[in-house]
Amino acid sequence: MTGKQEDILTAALALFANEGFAATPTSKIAHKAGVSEGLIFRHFGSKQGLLDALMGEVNARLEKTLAPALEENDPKLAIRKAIEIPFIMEEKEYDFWRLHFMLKWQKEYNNPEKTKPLVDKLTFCFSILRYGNPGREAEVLNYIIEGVFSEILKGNVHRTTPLKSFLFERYGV
Amino acid sequence: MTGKQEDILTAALALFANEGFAATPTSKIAHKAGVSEGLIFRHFGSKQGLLDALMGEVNARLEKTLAPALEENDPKLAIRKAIEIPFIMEEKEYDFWRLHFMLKWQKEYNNPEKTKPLVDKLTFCFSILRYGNPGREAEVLNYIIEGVFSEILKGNVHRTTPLKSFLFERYGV
DNA sequence: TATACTCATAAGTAATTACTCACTACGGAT
DNA sequence: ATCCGTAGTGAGTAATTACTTATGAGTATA
Repeated sequence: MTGKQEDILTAALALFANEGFAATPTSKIAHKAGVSEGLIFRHFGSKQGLLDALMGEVNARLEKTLAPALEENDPKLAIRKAIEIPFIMEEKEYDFWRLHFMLKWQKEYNNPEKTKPLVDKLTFCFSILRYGNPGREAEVLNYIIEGVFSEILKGNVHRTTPLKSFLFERYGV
Repeated sequence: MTGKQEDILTAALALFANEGFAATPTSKIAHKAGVSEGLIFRHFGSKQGLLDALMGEVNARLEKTLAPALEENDPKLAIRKAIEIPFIMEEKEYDFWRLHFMLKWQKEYNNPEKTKPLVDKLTFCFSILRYGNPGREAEVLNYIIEGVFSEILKGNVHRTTPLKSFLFERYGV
């Protein structure tokens, strides 16, 4: 991975995540990255190839982000770590997540399997904690987590919102 | 509003909601609507003007959809009607809502004021019902409602999911 | 009948698009 | 020194894009 390859990826991520994939011309990416337009195609083959490279990184980060909750054995702590997810992402990662959520509305990228491990884990936690309907409970908590995530990314709520403590108390974790 | 104007709006809605605004050429809209491309510009001025016309309709539907919950005086019933929102939309409206949610990721269309009346109403309901933190409670329920809404639109869960009853019980409404 | 106005089209046009290609620069292995 | 593969450029190119314009068809009004 050369320096210019990184520059292209960085520029493309910022533009795709904020203007949209189709709305971003490769010429603009090249200009922002400070490279010739041809270099994009030498390294990534096509505009689509560039997006694919970015999505690979997005998926890797998603897995890494879910890992702490998935690997925690204590059910209460696992739920706590799941709730924490939207609050611990760093601002420099925002564009990755924006791309992730934007693309979920494009059917070729909408893949519920990606977050299924988390829902399964939460289901398991809730069942241990004797919740009446662990599956639904997990589904609902997942909606909450994704909602908080989205609103932070859209800039509508701040990362430091007291919402986290509220959710901890609400679930007794 | 002539028949062909309607045809253009219908075709544009279907394409914008499923392929995206920037990814949809006006030529494709015209072909799908069975009209000449020029007619789009005669009636709507520009491609952007066509989107604006659709968004006007989207916002009108949003208001109409929230109305039952906002106008209900009994707090428990109001919460119930809020929860019902994602489950009562008709399938022929899906594209309107897909467009609504997709465009929320484009900053020029992201307007949290749109759903604020619902959050305010829910806050009021929860405070009457003596919830400890009505504001947070309302915010969280709003995330759940939007989450369910989105997943139904993406086709990941079916409108007839038993989730509705679960939420009714969960909130005792 | 003549005028005028709206609806509609087909054939443009200038700009932009994703992508290609011929070429240079350069570092390392032979 | 020569060869070779990779990084990089800049000037293309064919297709597509949003939008325009000249023109006509239909209808209503004077």
